[in-house]
Amino acid sequence: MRVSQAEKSNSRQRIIQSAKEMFKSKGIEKTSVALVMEDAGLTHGGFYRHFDDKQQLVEVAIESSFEEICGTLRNGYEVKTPAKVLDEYSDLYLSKLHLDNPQVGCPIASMASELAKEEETYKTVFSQGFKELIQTLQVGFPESDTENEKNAMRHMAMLVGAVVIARASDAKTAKKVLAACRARH
Amino acid sequence: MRVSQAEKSNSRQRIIQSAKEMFKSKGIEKTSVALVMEDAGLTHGGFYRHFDDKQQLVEVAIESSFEEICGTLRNGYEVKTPAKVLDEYSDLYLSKLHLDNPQVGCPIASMASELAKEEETYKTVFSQGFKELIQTLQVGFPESDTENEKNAMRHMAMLVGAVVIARASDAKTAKKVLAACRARH
DNA sequence: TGTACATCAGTGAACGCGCGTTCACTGATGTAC
DNA sequence: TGTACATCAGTGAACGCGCGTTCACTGATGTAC
Repeated sequence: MRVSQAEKSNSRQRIIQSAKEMFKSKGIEKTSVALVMEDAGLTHGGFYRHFDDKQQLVEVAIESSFEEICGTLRNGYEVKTPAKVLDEYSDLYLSKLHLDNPQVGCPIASMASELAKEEETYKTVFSQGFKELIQTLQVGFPESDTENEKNAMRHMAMLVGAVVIARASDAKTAKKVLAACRARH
Repeated sequence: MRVSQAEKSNSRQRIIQSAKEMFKSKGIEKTSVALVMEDAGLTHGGFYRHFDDKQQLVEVAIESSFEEICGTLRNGYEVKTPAKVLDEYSDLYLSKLHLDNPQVGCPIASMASELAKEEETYKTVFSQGFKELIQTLQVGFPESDTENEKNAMRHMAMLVGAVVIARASDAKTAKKVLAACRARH
Protein backbone atom coordinates (compact mmCIF):
# COMPACT_ATOMS: atom_id res chain seq x y z
CA MET A 1 0.00 0.00 0.00
CA ARG A 2 1.30 3.38 -1.03
CA VAL A 3 2.49 5.74 1.74
CA SER A 4 2.81 9.53 1.72
CA GLN A 5 5.88 11.40 0.40
CA ALA A 6 6.81 12.39 3.95
CA GLU A 7 6.68 8.75 5.04
CA LYS A 8 8.77 7.72 2.05
CA SER A 9 11.41 10.30 2.92
CA ASN A 10 11.31 9.03 6.49
CA SER A 11 11.79 5.44 5.30
CA ARG A 12 14.76 6.50 3.21
CA GLN A 13 16.42 8.13 6.19
CA ARG A 14 15.84 5.02 8.32
CA ILE A 15 17.34 2.82 5.59
CA ILE A 16 20.43 5.04 5.37
CA GLN A 17 20.79 5.14 9.16
CA SER A 18 20.51 1.35 9.46
CA ALA A 19 22.94 0.86 6.58
CA LYS A 20 25.55 3.19 8.09
CA GLU A 21 25.44 1.37 11.41
CA MET A 22 25.45 -2.13 9.97
CA PHE A 23 28.12 -1.44 7.33
CA LYS A 24 30.36 -0.09 10.09
CA SER A 25 29.74 -2.86 12.60
CA LYS A 26 29.27 -5.95 10.41
CA GLY A 27 31.03 -4.87 7.24
CA ILE A 28 29.53 -4.06 3.84
CA GLU A 29 29.67 -7.56 2.38
CA LYS A 30 28.15 -9.24 5.43
CA THR A 31 25.30 -6.74 5.62
CA SER A 32 22.55 -7.93 3.30
CA VAL A 33 19.98 -5.61 1.80
CA ALA A 34 17.30 -7.69 3.54
CA LEU A 35 18.89 -7.13 6.98
CA VAL A 36 19.18 -3.38 6.43
CA MET A 37 15.53 -3.21 5.42
CA GLU A 38 14.45 -5.31 8.40
CA ASP A 39 16.42 -3.05 10.73
CA ALA A 40 14.67 -0.08 9.13
CA GLY A 41 11.30 -1.75 9.77
CA LEU A 42 10.58 -2.65 6.15
CA THR A 43 10.74 -5.71 3.90
CA HIS A 44 13.51 -6.26 1.37
CA GLY A 45 11.46 -5.88 -1.79
CA GLY A 46 10.82 -2.19 -1.23
CA PHE A 47 14.52 -1.36 -1.21
CA TYR A 48 14.55 -0.70 -4.96
CA ARG A 49 11.97 2.10 -4.64
CA HIS A 50 14.73 4.04 -2.82
CA PHE A 51 18.01 2.97 -4.45
CA ASP A 52 19.11 1.54 -7.79
CA ASP A 53 21.21 -1.14 -6.11
CA LYS A 54 23.23 -1.95 -2.99
CA GLN A 55 26.26 -0.12 -4.39
CA GLN A 56 24.35 3.18 -4.42
CA LEU A 57 23.37 2.67 -0.78
CA VAL A 58 27.03 2.15 0.10
CA GLU A 59 27.95 5.42 -1.59
CA VAL A 60 25.20 7.34 0.23
CA ALA A 61 26.19 5.72 3.55
CA ILE A 62 29.84 6.74 3.13
CA GLU A 63 28.94 10.34 2.28
CA SER A 64 26.50 10.58 5.16
CA SER A 65 29.01 9.14 7.66
CA PHE A 66 31.65 11.72 6.79
CA GLU A 67 29.13 14.57 6.87
CA GLU A 68 28.06 13.43 10.33
CA ILE A 69 31.61 13.59 11.76
CA CYS A 70 32.45 16.89 10.12
CA GLY A 71 29.22 18.36 11.45
CA THR A 72 30.05 17.27 14.98
CA LEU A 73 33.54 18.75 14.70
CA ARG A 74 32.20 22.06 13.33
CA ASN A 75 29.73 22.26 16.20
CA GLY A 76 32.69 21.86 18.56
CA TYR A 77 34.53 24.80 17.01
CA GLU A 78 31.63 27.09 17.94
CA VAL A 79 32.22 26.62 21.66
CA LYS A 80 35.85 25.37 21.96
CA THR A 81 39.31 26.24 20.66
CA PRO A 82 40.48 24.25 17.61
CA ALA A 83 43.28 22.64 19.66
CA LYS A 84 40.78 21.49 22.28
CA VAL A 85 38.45 20.03 19.63
CA LEU A 86 41.37 18.11 18.13
CA ASP A 87 42.43 16.76 21.52
CA GLU A 88 38.97 15.64 22.51
CA TYR A 89 38.42 14.04 19.09
CA SER A 90 41.69 12.12 19.45
CA ASP A 91 40.91 10.97 22.98
CA LEU A 92 37.48 9.76 21.98
CA TYR A 93 38.90 8.12 18.87
CA LEU A 94 41.38 6.12 20.95
CA SER A 95 38.85 5.27 23.68
CA LYS A 96 37.40 1.88 24.60
CA LEU A 97 34.02 3.39 23.78
CA HIS A 98 35.03 3.90 20.16
CA LEU A 99 36.78 0.54 20.03
CA ASP A 100 33.64 -1.29 21.12
CA ASN A 101 31.10 0.72 19.13
CA PRO A 102 32.08 0.80 15.47
CA GLN A 103 28.42 1.31 14.51
CA VAL A 104 28.58 4.90 15.74
CA GLY A 105 32.30 5.37 15.07
CA CYS A 106 34.62 6.50 12.32
CA PRO A 107 33.81 5.13 8.86
CA ILE A 108 37.48 5.07 7.91
CA ALA A 109 38.47 2.64 10.65
CA SER A 110 35.55 0.32 9.95
CA MET A 111 35.09 0.55 6.20
CA ALA A 112 38.30 1.70 4.50
CA SER A 113 40.02 -1.61 3.91
CA GLU A 114 36.83 -3.15 2.57
CA LEU A 115 36.41 -0.21 0.19
CA ALA A 116 39.98 -0.67 -1.03
CA LYS A 117 38.91 -3.93 -2.67
CA GLU A 118 35.83 -2.50 -4.38
CA GLU A 119 35.09 -0.42 -7.45
CA GLU A 120 36.74 2.90 -8.26
CA THR A 121 33.51 4.84 -7.66
CA TYR A 122 33.69 4.09 -3.93
CA LYS A 123 37.21 5.53 -3.83
CA THR A 124 36.00 8.83 -5.25
CA VAL A 125 33.26 9.14 -2.63
CA PHE A 126 35.61 8.07 0.14
CA SER A 127 38.35 10.50 -0.90
CA GLN A 128 35.86 13.33 -0.97
CA GLY A 129 34.77 12.58 2.59
CA PHE A 130 38.32 12.08 3.79
CA LYS A 131 39.48 15.39 2.33
CA GLU A 132 36.57 17.17 3.99
CA LEU A 133 37.49 15.59 7.32
CA ILE A 134 41.14 16.62 6.98
CA GLN A 135 40.13 20.19 6.13
CA THR A 136 37.86 20.27 9.15
CA LEU A 137 40.55 18.85 11.43
CA GLN A 138 43.60 20.75 10.24
CA VAL A 139 42.61 24.05 11.83
CA GLY A 140 43.48 22.42 15.16
CA PHE A 141 47.19 22.30 14.25
CA PRO A 142 49.42 25.28 14.94
CA GLU A 143 51.56 25.57 11.80
CA SER A 144 51.09 26.86 8.25
CA ASP A 145 48.23 25.61 6.08
CA THR A 146 50.32 23.22 3.97
CA GLU A 147 52.08 21.84 7.04
CA ASN A 148 48.79 21.49 8.88
CA GLU A 149 47.27 19.41 6.13
CA LYS A 150 50.22 17.05 6.44
CA ASN A 151 49.97 17.08 10.22
CA ALA A 152 46.25 16.31 10.12
CA MET A 153 46.77 13.47 7.62
CA ARG A 154 49.59 11.93 9.61
CA HIS A 155 47.65 12.24 12.84
CA MET A 156 44.51 10.76 11.26
CA ALA A 157 46.58 7.87 9.89
CA MET A 158 47.81 7.06 13.39
CA LEU A 159 44.29 7.18 14.83
CA VAL A 160 42.89 4.94 12.09
CA GLY A 161 45.76 2.47 12.31
CA ALA A 162 45.47 2.25 16.08
CA VAL A 163 41.76 1.43 16.00
CA VAL A 164 42.10 -0.96 13.05
CA ILE A 165 44.83 -2.89 14.86
CA ALA A 166 43.02 -2.77 18.20
CA ARG A 167 39.75 -4.06 16.75
CA ALA A 168 41.52 -7.05 15.18
CA SER A 169 43.36 -7.83 18.44
CA ASP A 170 42.46 -9.50 21.73
CA ALA A 171 41.39 -7.20 24.57
CA LYS A 172 44.80 -6.97 26.24
CA THR A 173 46.71 -6.11 23.07
CA ALA A 174 44.02 -3.66 21.99
CA LYS A 175 44.35 -1.76 25.26
CA LYS A 176 48.14 -1.53 24.89
CA VAL A 177 47.97 -0.21 21.33
CA LEU A 178 45.41 2.46 22.18
CA ALA A 179 47.41 3.51 25.25
CA ALA A 180 50.61 3.74 23.20
CA CYS A 181 48.92 6.02 20.67
CA ARG A 182 47.34 8.14 23.38
CA ALA A 183 50.79 8.70 24.93
CA ARG A 184 51.68 11.61 22.61
CA HIS A 185 49.84 13.58 20.03
CA MET B 1 44.85 -40.57 -7.74
CA ARG B 2 46.97 -40.59 -4.60
CA VAL B 3 50.22 -38.57 -4.65
CA SER B 4 53.35 -38.94 -2.51
CA GLN B 5 53.78 -37.37 0.92
CA ALA B 6 56.31 -34.92 -0.49
CA GLU B 7 53.84 -33.86 -3.18
CA LYS B 8 51.10 -33.46 -0.59
CA SER B 9 53.34 -31.22 1.51
CA ASN B 10 54.13 -29.26 -1.61
CA SER B 11 50.43 -28.87 -2.42
CA ARG B 12 49.79 -27.61 1.11
CA GLN B 13 52.46 -24.96 0.75
CA ARG B 14 51.05 -23.83 -2.59
CA ILE B 15 47.55 -23.61 -1.08
CA ILE B 16 48.85 -21.48 1.81
CA GLN B 17 50.82 -19.25 -0.54
CA SER B 18 47.84 -18.69 -2.84
CA ALA B 19 45.57 -18.05 0.15
CA LYS B 20 47.92 -15.47 1.65
CA GLU B 21 48.14 -13.55 -1.60
CA MET B 22 44.44 -13.71 -2.40
CA PHE B 23 43.25 -12.93 1.13
CA LYS B 24 45.48 -9.85 1.10
CA SER B 25 44.55 -8.61 -2.37
CA LYS B 26 40.87 -9.63 -2.70
CA GLY B 27 39.88 -9.95 0.96
CA ILE B 28 39.02 -13.10 2.91
CA GLU B 29 35.29 -13.14 2.21
CA LYS B 30 35.69 -12.57 -1.53
CA THR B 31 38.33 -15.28 -1.86
CA SER B 32 36.53 -18.58 -2.32
CA VAL B 33 38.09 -21.92 -1.44
CA ALA B 34 37.65 -22.93 -5.08
CA LEU B 35 39.66 -19.92 -6.33
CA VAL B 36 42.50 -20.59 -3.88
CA MET B 37 42.67 -24.22 -5.00
CA GLU B 38 42.58 -23.23 -8.66
CA ASP B 39 45.40 -20.76 -8.08
CA ALA B 40 47.35 -23.55 -6.37
CA GLY B 41 46.78 -25.76 -9.42
CA LEU B 42 44.24 -28.08 -7.78
CA THR B 43 40.48 -28.59 -7.73
CA HIS B 44 38.29 -27.46 -4.84
CA GLY B 45 37.26 -30.89 -3.56
CA GLY B 46 40.76 -31.75 -2.37
CA PHE B 47 40.91 -28.77 -0.05
CA TYR B 48 39.53 -30.78 2.87
CA ARG B 49 42.43 -33.26 2.75
CA HIS B 50 44.60 -30.33 3.95
CA PHE B 51 42.36 -28.22 6.19
CA ASP B 52 39.25 -28.77 8.33
CA ASP B 53 37.57 -25.69 6.90
CA LYS B 54 38.20 -22.25 5.40
CA GLN B 55 38.57 -20.75 8.86
CA GLN B 56 41.61 -22.90 9.58
CA LEU B 57 43.22 -21.77 6.32
CA VAL B 58 42.69 -18.15 7.34
CA GLU B 59 44.44 -18.79 10.66
CA VAL B 60 47.39 -20.48 8.98
CA ALA B 61 47.61 -17.68 6.40
CA ILE B 62 47.70 -14.98 9.08
CA GLU B 63 50.44 -16.78 11.05
CA SER B 64 52.49 -17.39 7.94
CA SER B 65 52.20 -13.76 6.79
CA PHE B 66 53.52 -12.40 10.07
CA GLU B 67 56.35 -14.96 10.16
CA GLU B 68 57.34 -13.90 6.66
CA ILE B 69 57.69 -10.21 7.60
CA CYS B 70 59.49 -10.88 10.86
CA GLY B 71 61.90 -13.17 9.03
CA THR B 72 62.68 -10.47 6.46
CA LEU B 73 63.28 -7.92 9.22
CA ARG B 74 65.54 -10.28 11.16
CA ASN B 75 67.57 -10.93 8.02
CA GLY B 76 68.00 -7.18 7.73
CA TYR B 77 69.40 -6.90 11.25
CA GLU B 78 72.23 -9.23 10.29
CA VAL B 79 73.68 -6.76 7.80
CA LYS B 80 72.27 -3.36 8.84
CA THR B 81 71.82 -1.22 11.95
CA PRO B 82 68.37 -1.48 13.64
CA ALA B 83 67.66 2.19 12.86
CA LYS B 84 68.42 1.61 9.17
CA VAL B 85 66.16 -1.46 9.04
CA LEU B 86 63.33 0.56 10.60
CA ASP B 87 63.80 3.41 8.14
CA GLU B 88 63.89 1.18 5.10
CA TYR B 89 60.86 -0.76 6.33
CA SER B 90 58.93 2.48 6.80
CA ASP B 91 59.90 3.83 3.39
CA LEU B 92 58.88 0.62 1.68
CA TYR B 93 55.67 0.50 3.71
CA LEU B 94 54.70 3.99 2.53
CA SER B 95 55.77 3.40 -1.08
CA LYS B 96 53.61 3.21 -4.19
CA LEU B 97 54.95 -0.31 -4.63
CA HIS B 98 53.37 -1.41 -1.35
CA LEU B 99 50.20 0.57 -2.07
CA ASP B 100 49.71 -1.22 -5.39
CA ASN B 101 50.74 -4.71 -4.30
CA PRO B 102 48.77 -5.78 -1.25
CA GLN B 103 49.25 -9.44 -2.21
CA VAL B 104 52.88 -9.27 -1.14
CA GLY B 105 52.38 -6.56 1.48
CA CYS B 106 51.57 -6.18 5.15
CA PRO B 107 48.73 -8.42 6.39
CA ILE B 108 47.64 -5.81 8.92
CA ALA B 109 46.86 -3.16 6.31
CA SER B 110 44.98 -5.60 4.09
CA MET B 111 43.30 -7.97 6.53
CA ALA B 112 42.91 -6.31 9.95
CA SER B 113 39.55 -4.62 9.54
CA GLU B 114 38.03 -7.74 8.02
CA LEU B 115 39.34 -9.81 10.94
CA ALA B 116 37.79 -7.35 13.40
CA LYS B 117 34.35 -8.54 12.29
CA GLU B 118 35.14 -12.24 12.59
CA GLU B 119 35.43 -14.80 15.39
CA GLU B 120 37.54 -14.37 18.51
CA THR B 121 39.98 -17.12 17.41
CA TYR B 122 41.24 -14.91 14.56
CA LYS B 123 41.98 -12.14 17.04
CA THR B 124 44.21 -14.44 19.09
CA VAL B 125 46.24 -15.45 16.04
CA PHE B 126 46.41 -11.87 14.80
CA SER B 127 47.52 -10.49 18.18
CA GLN B 128 50.26 -13.10 18.40
CA GLY B 129 51.62 -12.07 15.01
CA PHE B 130 51.29 -8.37 15.76
CA LYS B 131 53.16 -8.68 19.06
CA GLU B 132 55.95 -10.59 17.33
CA LEU B 133 56.20 -7.85 14.70
CA ILE B 134 56.35 -5.12 17.37
CA GLN B 135 59.07 -7.00 19.23
CA THR B 136 61.04 -7.38 16.04
CA LEU B 137 60.61 -3.70 15.14
CA GLN B 138 61.15 -2.06 18.51
CA VAL B 139 64.91 -2.62 18.60
CA GLY B 140 65.11 0.10 15.94
CA PHE B 141 63.98 2.77 18.41
CA PRO B 142 66.52 4.52 20.62
CA GLU B 143 64.82 4.65 24.04
CA SER B 144 64.15 2.20 26.89
CA ASP B 145 62.38 -1.10 26.25
CA THR B 146 58.95 -0.02 27.53
CA GLU B 147 59.15 3.26 25.65
CA ASN B 148 60.29 1.50 22.50
CA GLU B 149 57.35 -0.87 22.53
CA LYS B 150 55.08 2.17 22.64
CA ASN B 151 57.11 3.89 19.94
CA ALA B 152 56.95 0.85 17.69
CA MET B 153 53.20 0.47 18.21
CA ARG B 154 52.50 4.13 17.52
CA HIS B 155 54.72 4.09 14.46
CA MET B 156 53.12 0.88 13.17
CA ALA B 157 49.66 2.42 13.70
CA MET B 158 50.61 5.37 11.53
CA LEU B 159 51.98 3.13 8.77
CA VAL B 160 48.89 0.92 8.78
CA GLY B 161 46.50 3.86 8.85
CA ALA B 162 48.31 5.58 6.00
CA VAL B 163 48.12 2.55 3.72
CA VAL B 164 44.52 1.72 4.69
CA ILE B 165 43.44 5.28 3.88
CA ALA B 166 45.55 5.44 0.71
CA ARG B 167 44.18 2.15 -0.63
CA ALA B 168 40.59 3.34 -0.18
CA SER B 169 41.35 6.68 -1.86
CA ASP B 170 41.77 7.88 -5.43
CA ALA B 171 45.35 8.05 -6.75
CA LYS B 172 45.90 11.74 -6.01
CA THR B 173 44.70 11.60 -2.42
CA ALA B 174 46.61 8.37 -1.82
CA LYS B 175 49.85 10.01 -2.91
CA LYS B 176 49.29 12.98 -0.59
CA VAL B 177 48.58 10.79 2.44
CA LEU B 178 51.64 8.62 1.91
CA ALA B 179 53.83 11.70 1.37
CA ALA B 180 52.48 13.32 4.55
CA CYS B 181 53.35 10.22 6.57
CA ARG B 182 56.77 9.92 4.98
CA ALA B 183 57.53 13.52 6.01
CA ARG B 184 58.63 12.59 9.55
CA HIS B 185 59.14 9.38 11.36
C1' DT C 1 63.18 -57.90 -3.31
C1' DG C 2 58.44 -58.91 -5.02
C1' DT C 3 53.50 -59.10 -4.44
C1' DA C 4 48.87 -58.07 -2.70
C1' DC C 5 46.18 -54.87 -0.63
C1' DA C 6 44.79 -50.94 2.24
C1' DT C 7 45.23 -46.05 2.24
C1' DC C 8 44.24 -41.62 0.83
C1' DA C 9 45.38 -37.12 -2.38
C1' DG C 10 42.97 -35.37 -5.76
C1' DT C 11 38.60 -35.06 -8.89
C1' DG C 12 34.22 -33.14 -10.10
C1' DA C 13 29.18 -33.57 -9.42
C1' DA C 14 25.94 -32.42 -6.00
C1' DC C 15 24.01 -30.45 -1.56
C1' DG C 16 21.72 -26.61 1.05
C1' DC C 17 22.05 -21.84 1.90
C1' DG C 18 22.04 -16.80 1.69
C1' DC C 19 22.68 -13.32 -1.43
C1' DG C 20 21.11 -9.27 -4.76
C1' DT C 21 17.56 -8.47 -7.60
C1' DT C 22 12.90 -8.96 -10.03
C1' DC C 23 8.06 -9.06 -10.23
C1' DA C 24 2.97 -9.38 -9.70
C1' DC C 25 0.17 -7.63 -6.46
C1' DT C 26 -2.22 -4.38 -2.90
C1' DG C 27 -4.33 -0.37 -1.54
C1' DA C 28 -3.48 4.35 0.22
C1' DT C 29 -1.91 8.66 -1.83
C1' DG C 30 -1.85 12.35 -5.06
C1' DT C 31 -4.05 14.62 -8.92
C1' DA C 32 -7.07 16.03 -12.76
C1' DC C 33 -11.60 17.46 -13.46
C1' DT D 1 -15.01 20.60 -2.31
C1' DG D 2 -16.01 15.95 -4.20
C1' DT D 3 -15.14 12.14 -7.31
C1' DA D 4 -12.65 9.02 -10.39
C1' DC D 5 -8.47 7.27 -11.54
C1' DA D 6 -3.47 6.88 -12.15
C1' DT D 7 0.56 6.37 -9.39
C1' DC D 8 3.68 4.05 -6.66
C1' DA D 9 5.62 2.59 -1.57
C1' DG D 10 5.69 -1.48 0.38
C1' DT D 11 4.97 -6.80 0.40
C1' DG D 12 6.62 -11.42 -0.09
C1' DA D 13 7.37 -15.24 -3.40
C1' DA D 14 10.59 -16.38 -6.81
C1' DC D 15 14.87 -16.08 -9.81
C1' DG D 16 19.79 -17.30 -10.80
C1' DC D 17 24.18 -17.40 -8.75
C1' DG D 18 28.30 -18.37 -6.03
C1' DC D 19 29.52 -20.01 -1.79
C1' DG D 20 31.42 -23.75 1.74
C1' DT D 21 31.15 -28.31 2.25
C1' DT D 22 30.17 -33.40 1.21
C1' DC D 23 30.70 -37.54 -1.24
C1' DA D 24 31.46 -41.50 -4.42
C1' DC D 25 35.04 -42.47 -7.18
C1' DT D 26 39.99 -43.20 -9.17
C1' DG D 27 44.37 -44.95 -9.12
C1' DA D 28 49.14 -44.13 -7.43
C1' DT D 29 51.47 -44.63 -2.99
C1' DG D 30 52.85 -46.87 1.10
C1' DT D 31 53.05 -51.10 3.73
C1' DA D 32 52.65 -55.85 5.49
C1' DC D 33 54.16 -60.26 4.33
